Amino acid sequence: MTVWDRPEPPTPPVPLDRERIVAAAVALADEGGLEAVSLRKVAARLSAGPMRLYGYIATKEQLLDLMLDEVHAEILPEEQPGDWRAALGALAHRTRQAALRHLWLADLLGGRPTLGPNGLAVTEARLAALHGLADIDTVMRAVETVSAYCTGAVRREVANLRAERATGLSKRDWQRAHGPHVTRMLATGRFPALAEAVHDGSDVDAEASFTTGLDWVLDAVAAKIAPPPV
Amino acid sequence: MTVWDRPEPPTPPVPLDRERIVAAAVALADEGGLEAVSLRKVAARLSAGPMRLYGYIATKEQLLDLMLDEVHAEILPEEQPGDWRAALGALAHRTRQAALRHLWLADLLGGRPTLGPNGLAVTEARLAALHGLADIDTVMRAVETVSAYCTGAVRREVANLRAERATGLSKRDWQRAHGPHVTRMLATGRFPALAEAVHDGSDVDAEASFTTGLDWVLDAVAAKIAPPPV
DNA sequence: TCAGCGGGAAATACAGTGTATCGACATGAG
DNA sequence: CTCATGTCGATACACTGTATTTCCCGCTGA
Repeated sequence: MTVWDRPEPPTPPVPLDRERIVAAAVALADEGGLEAVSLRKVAARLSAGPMRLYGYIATKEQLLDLMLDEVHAEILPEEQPGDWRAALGALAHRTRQAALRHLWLADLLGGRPTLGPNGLAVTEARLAALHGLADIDTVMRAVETVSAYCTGAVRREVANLRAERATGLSKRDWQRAHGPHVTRMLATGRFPALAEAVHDGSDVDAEASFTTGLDWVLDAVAAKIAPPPV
Repeated sequence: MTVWDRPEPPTPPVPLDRERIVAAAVALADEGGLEAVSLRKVAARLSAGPMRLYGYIATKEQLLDLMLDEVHAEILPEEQPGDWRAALGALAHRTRQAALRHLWLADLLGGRPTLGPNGLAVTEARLAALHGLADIDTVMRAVETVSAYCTGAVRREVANLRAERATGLSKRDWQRAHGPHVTRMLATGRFPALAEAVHDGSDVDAEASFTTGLDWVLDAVAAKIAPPPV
């Protein structure tokens, strides 16, 4: 048998590690959303068989955990401002920006405890921002409140953004797209306040809305950690 | 052929409507979480074939929309208190309670626009609570902020609750279950504030925590709709 | 140098999913 | 009685997460 007849030896399997797996999964999710992440596709992107992944993760849930922790690395600012308010605000804004880069983050935010190294680091940063400004319990309550707002606001924004994109139209046209239904509902007169809001409310952009609400919540925190001198 | 040989005529299909379908889906989700909801199982519970459902819904997503709207009916109080603060607080608390009755609600909250009749009614109630107390845009911002907090807080609470249940243990034992990991992480010294919080923080029950944060957010709203006389 | 073997990767298998398509049957019209 | 219609169930398909089996490559011992 000549060399030409001899088949190429099978390519040895590419080495794998958690990092590469998570990167592939994140890329997939960035392109097609969380539902585009399947173990088969992740493995395929790494030129591996599906079952190979089970050497690194025990279940798909764990892969999601790793993905969530991965993007938490993007949330941590390189250096933390000394001002607690700026620090908490920056963390919230960076969370929002991370979610706009990785829309699927909105699906995971708040959905599972963030116990990975980056998740813990973000929590640490939040707590550290307020450290010493009030007793521990107040600080914890404050961090939880700001985080909860952040989670909820980001989720709503992404949900609306997806709804707009699903109709493939601009924001103005959106209410016309869902108009047949919403308009009819509003016309029933059962939702007067809502009708007024839709009719008379000015549409502020999402970032401004997020910032406004965030400021309010931070105001509330400020009032608690430094009660006004009576 | 005798009567005895003749088979019973096939039972005519039970009549179906959206209401029954949604009820079956909700029951399934209550028992086994959202992942237990499959079109086949929903249909089976109604003694129908899976494809039968497609006469009433176009896609599984729509079924989830209907389920979400269904539980929003439980959130609406029978009568709304006149006090805006009590009204918004009641809506938030009822949302939380609904989520504790239907844990899967936490998975859907904030994840999609709530355009069904009950969802709109809840939004209407929120807006109505503040109607006239400030300009429309401020009212909208306030409602969005409170809702965002509510969504985030409920999601976090349910996520923690599930994590506890997954280990099958009480809250105290939980940190011992995840201890091997978390404890090791805290021991690295990279998370001093977090370590202090875990060590010195008193564990308040979830409802109190929710209420505290909610009160802070409502305080913030109060400050905006009735600015302190200068 | 060869036999056996151990381990890791791949292939196969399985139960289940959402949904498209097809076939049959019951019912109403002519 | 016959035929059309439209609704429902069965079937089909591509895909999922994961368990199990198979296979092959490189190593070790003789």
